[in-house]
Amino acid sequence: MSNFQEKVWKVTKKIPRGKVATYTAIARKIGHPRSARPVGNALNRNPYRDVPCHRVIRADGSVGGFARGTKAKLNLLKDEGIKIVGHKVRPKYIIT
DNA sequence: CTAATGACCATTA
DNA sequence: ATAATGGCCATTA
Repeated sequence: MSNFQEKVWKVTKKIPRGKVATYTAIARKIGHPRSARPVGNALNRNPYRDVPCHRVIRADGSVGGFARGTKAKLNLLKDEGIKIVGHKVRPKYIIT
């Protein structure tokens, strides 16, 4: 796997249950501040079970995509007690 | 090497 | 509110 991908997965693994981060924030953390899109691409191809890729959302708070479907992503977030209002995750759950 | 593809983003219509 | 558009950039073909 590429170094970029490994960095994305490593950082994503640290997002605690009940919290979320944005694609842009991940990009910033790994030193590629304009690579939000490639971050999404990397998460789409994530092979590890212990990286919670469902906890990564868009910059505007909307849920964003998921390899197994948006519906599944919503259910996983709901199971962690994350509240969504008007298709947007509440800012209180988002870590910068 | 070039061209196309996106789990994105900001702006505009 | 949605839709289109242009930009972005790692990865893949």
